[in-house]
Amino acid sequence: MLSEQVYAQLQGAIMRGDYSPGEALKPQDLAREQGVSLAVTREALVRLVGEGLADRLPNRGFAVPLLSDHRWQEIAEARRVIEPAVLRMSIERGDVDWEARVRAAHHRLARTPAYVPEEGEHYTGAWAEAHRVFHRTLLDACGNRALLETFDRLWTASELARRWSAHRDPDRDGAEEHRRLEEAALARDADTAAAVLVQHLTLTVAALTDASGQASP
Amino acid sequence: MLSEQVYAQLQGAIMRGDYSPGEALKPQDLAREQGVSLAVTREALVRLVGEGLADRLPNRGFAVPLLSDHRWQEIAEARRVIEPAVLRMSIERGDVDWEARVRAAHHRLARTPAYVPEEGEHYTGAWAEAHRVFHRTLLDACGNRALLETFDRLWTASELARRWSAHRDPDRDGAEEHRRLEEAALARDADTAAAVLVQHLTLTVAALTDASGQASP
DNA sequence: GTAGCATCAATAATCGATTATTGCTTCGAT
DNA sequence: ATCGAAGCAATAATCGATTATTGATGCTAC
Repeated sequence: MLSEQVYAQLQGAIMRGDYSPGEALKPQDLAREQGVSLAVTREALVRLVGEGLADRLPNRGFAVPLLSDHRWQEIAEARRVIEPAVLRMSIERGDVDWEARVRAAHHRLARTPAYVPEEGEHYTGAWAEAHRVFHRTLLDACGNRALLETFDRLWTASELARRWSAHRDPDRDGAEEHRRLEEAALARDADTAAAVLVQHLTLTVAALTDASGQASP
Repeated sequence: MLSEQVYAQLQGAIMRGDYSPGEALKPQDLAREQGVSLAVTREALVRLVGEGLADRLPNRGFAVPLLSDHRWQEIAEARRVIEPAVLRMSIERGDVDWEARVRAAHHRLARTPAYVPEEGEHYTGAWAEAHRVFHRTLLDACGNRALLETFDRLWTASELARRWSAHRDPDRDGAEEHRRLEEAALARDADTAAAVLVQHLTLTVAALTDASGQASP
């Protein structure tokens, strides 16, 4: 399906920061660039709006969302509310296969360089993906599709907001927090794991919104 | 915008149960019925898929979702995980205006008949809406759009699943639980409110999935 | 009688063109 | 010079028609 390809391409471009926040996404231009018809780009854009990756201004077309600092903090708070609870369920229910996948995901994350000189000031695409997979894997033994879909949605919004947050903090990748998270999860220590996760989320949002922008290990 | 109207119409029809689960949603038929072009119905259907109110079968078109009993229980579990936490925040942060809106929403819910003979075996549209507004109002003082959007999404999925659940239980409308919920919320008793909410959600899913189908006050 | 292939009708996906709306620009009046 | 209204260019929204896929039907070969 053509619209699927266009959707994937656009999603990647927006998440990668190829467009600035607020920038118009003109169906005609996109159609010409990708060599497809208006209907196809239109469908992709409508889907993007549904996922929160584009805004729709009635009769004024589509645009990359403008994320306020406030919105970013709301998303972070939502994650602090939901993810620890899901993590507890996951730790409760996970089997050996899950443990193995957590180890694998953490290993990949720890060994993937977060920043490389030539890719600008942001972390690499490979690290972003490894980061997502690690957090997703931690939760996915909860076995509840509705909760995991909620996680996916919040993660996407979170990454988009983070991409454009005022204060980028290249020194912070939370490696130590990830290590403690893996450790607590595999030890089935739900209290510690939940606490570390809350701290991780709190520090991340703090590093990206505070004027001080404190670095962390 | 035309697609908006078509979307609203379709959403209503699906939630109302005008189509059976699994039934195909043919763009051509819908376009003819509503007197619009294919592009318009197509856009509405794509949006519906995004909201989980329609399934998309690649190259086989759109259809009303088939909800398994398992899926329904997952959604209910997700609500039990998320909503009590949001309710606590709402109780913590709500002001007098919120208290007034909770009272108003509960009053409307309590005074709206849940069932009328002529509207078939299901509760009325007016009651369903009053029910949604009451639960939504309880939570909305949390002030977090991301969390409220999550609630909206889960509520929609929940109502759709409930509509087609195997065991409908016309005697159960949870009036007493709603009363206790209102009482605890206004008394700012977060622990009690959260406990009542969990019980309310648990009883609802139990009444609709158990073969026994026990009625409750 | 059955298995497998070819044909066909239904419809999903896509396209190019048309209509309607918006914000900007320009022109005129005060 | 500035404010306001009319015209204009850009583009969003919509449409009708075309192409591609699918699942079903019926035919043929064994």
